[in-house]
Amino acid sequence: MSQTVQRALRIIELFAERPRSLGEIADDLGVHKSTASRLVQTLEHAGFARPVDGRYTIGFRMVAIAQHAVEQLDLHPVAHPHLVRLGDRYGHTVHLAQLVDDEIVYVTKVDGRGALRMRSRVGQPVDPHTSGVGKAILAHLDEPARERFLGRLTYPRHTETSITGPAEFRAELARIAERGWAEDDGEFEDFVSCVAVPVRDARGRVVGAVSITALRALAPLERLREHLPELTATCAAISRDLGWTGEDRP
Amino acid sequence: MSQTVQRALRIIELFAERPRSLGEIADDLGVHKSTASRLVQTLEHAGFARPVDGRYTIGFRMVAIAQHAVEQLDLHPVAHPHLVRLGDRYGHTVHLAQLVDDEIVYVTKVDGRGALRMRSRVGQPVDPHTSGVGKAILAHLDEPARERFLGRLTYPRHTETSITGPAEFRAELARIAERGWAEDDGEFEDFVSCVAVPVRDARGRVVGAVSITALRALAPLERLREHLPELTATCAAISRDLGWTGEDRP
DNA sequence: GCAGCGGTTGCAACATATGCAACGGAGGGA
DNA sequence: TCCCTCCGTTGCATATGTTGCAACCGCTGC
Repeated sequence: MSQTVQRALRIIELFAERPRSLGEIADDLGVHKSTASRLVQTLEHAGFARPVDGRYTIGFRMVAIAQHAVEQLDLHPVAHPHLVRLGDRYGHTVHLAQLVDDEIVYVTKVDGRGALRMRSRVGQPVDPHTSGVGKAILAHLDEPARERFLGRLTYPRHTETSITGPAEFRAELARIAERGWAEDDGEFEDFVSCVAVPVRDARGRVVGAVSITALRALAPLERLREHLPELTATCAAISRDLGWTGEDRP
Repeated sequence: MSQTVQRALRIIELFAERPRSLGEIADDLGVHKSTASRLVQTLEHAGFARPVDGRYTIGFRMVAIAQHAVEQLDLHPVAHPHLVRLGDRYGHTVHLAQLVDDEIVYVTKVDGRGALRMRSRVGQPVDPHTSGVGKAILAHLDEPARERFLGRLTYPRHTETSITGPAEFRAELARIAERGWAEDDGEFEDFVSCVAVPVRDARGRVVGAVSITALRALAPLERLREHLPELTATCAAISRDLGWTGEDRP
């Protein structure tokens, strides 16, 4: 592994938080200012960094590439128009999460009409035990894959209603698997709740999930549940576009 | 400038196009397979690369960071809710472009309801002479900054209606400056047109522009023009949120 | 005027990235 | 079954490329 590249990537990580001066960067890396300077120059040259009022921050080349990468994900192009329509219909925030290897990642986010925005972010890994999409996916996953996930979970508590242990979580997953949809009742953020439904690929395997999220004050869980038929229809339409005929053939 | 880092960033550029095998990467860089391997390992370790069916591609850490970077841009958080409402209203695609240094960059994109998506991409630099947002910004920019842009333009022709020379472009900008809004009549892509209006900051300086884009077949320019009052109101609202009182104080 | 911050550059020293060759594993054909 | 190719990884000697140093420029504020 390349030390130089590690340092350069570390600089990008620093930029993610906020713009940085060379001095800060050098301090953080534990290298000389000149070394930091040369690394930043390289990043800047490639469009991965740019100067902004006396500091440096992330360049747009990196943003454009990342955007491109998201659009390459198999679920994204198929699901996107469906999600826009869904978000449009109720004005709530719509998320699409995709199962990628041993991770669940937000792939699309259609913001709701309200002034507030959810803290989620495309590219961000999902915490399975406190998110609707995470639960919807895990509940409908095949046994071994689910166990791999469960083995890695640590159940950090975010709010009053957070699930905090494996037994409780397994019970919840069983419930979800039975009824076909998941919900999040303020388990990650006190003031938001959501409902989520899984998406299947041509082989009937769960590959992702779509959720409708809203402020509890604006639309409590009972209200969100009313959108379940629509949400389920949307997921069915996506699955159909992916080639699913309705039968599992694993 | 660091050769090693340059190579690593080059690898990321390769990933942007499509997933790559180690062999391809090594060939492209002109280095030994083992060297490429170690670079990719470093990228993977930091979440900037990930394996996908026998190849490598961009990792999600990079996507999440890029997303974060966009949200740091000053215009984004202020403008976003307005844009969602605007997109919601007509179901057309809405773009926000921001002036950053000597570049105009797409900062937000709210996709329309149709199945087709525009080729634009957040983080992508705008071609000023063939885009509504580019023209709207340039037309309302102060003299020296505008001249800096004009000096760099090469006027590549994209379609029949593309503007192809400085004289023609200056005339168009003058027209736009007078009436306060710009349009793109299939000048970048044959089948899409748009209208655009500039956004001003607290000092009355142009800092960006918002456009409504649609397929010509779906909504020809005459129809889009009908949305100008709404678009202008949206831009005024954003400018107000940025602290603009209505008077220029340069 | 000077001190403190921002960043850059030339140079010598050596840490580190490099290419090589050998290896293990996964397919595909004969 | 064997052989072949393509995938990627690893240990090692080499020398290339990176590093820290110190000097430097330019700006701001005292």
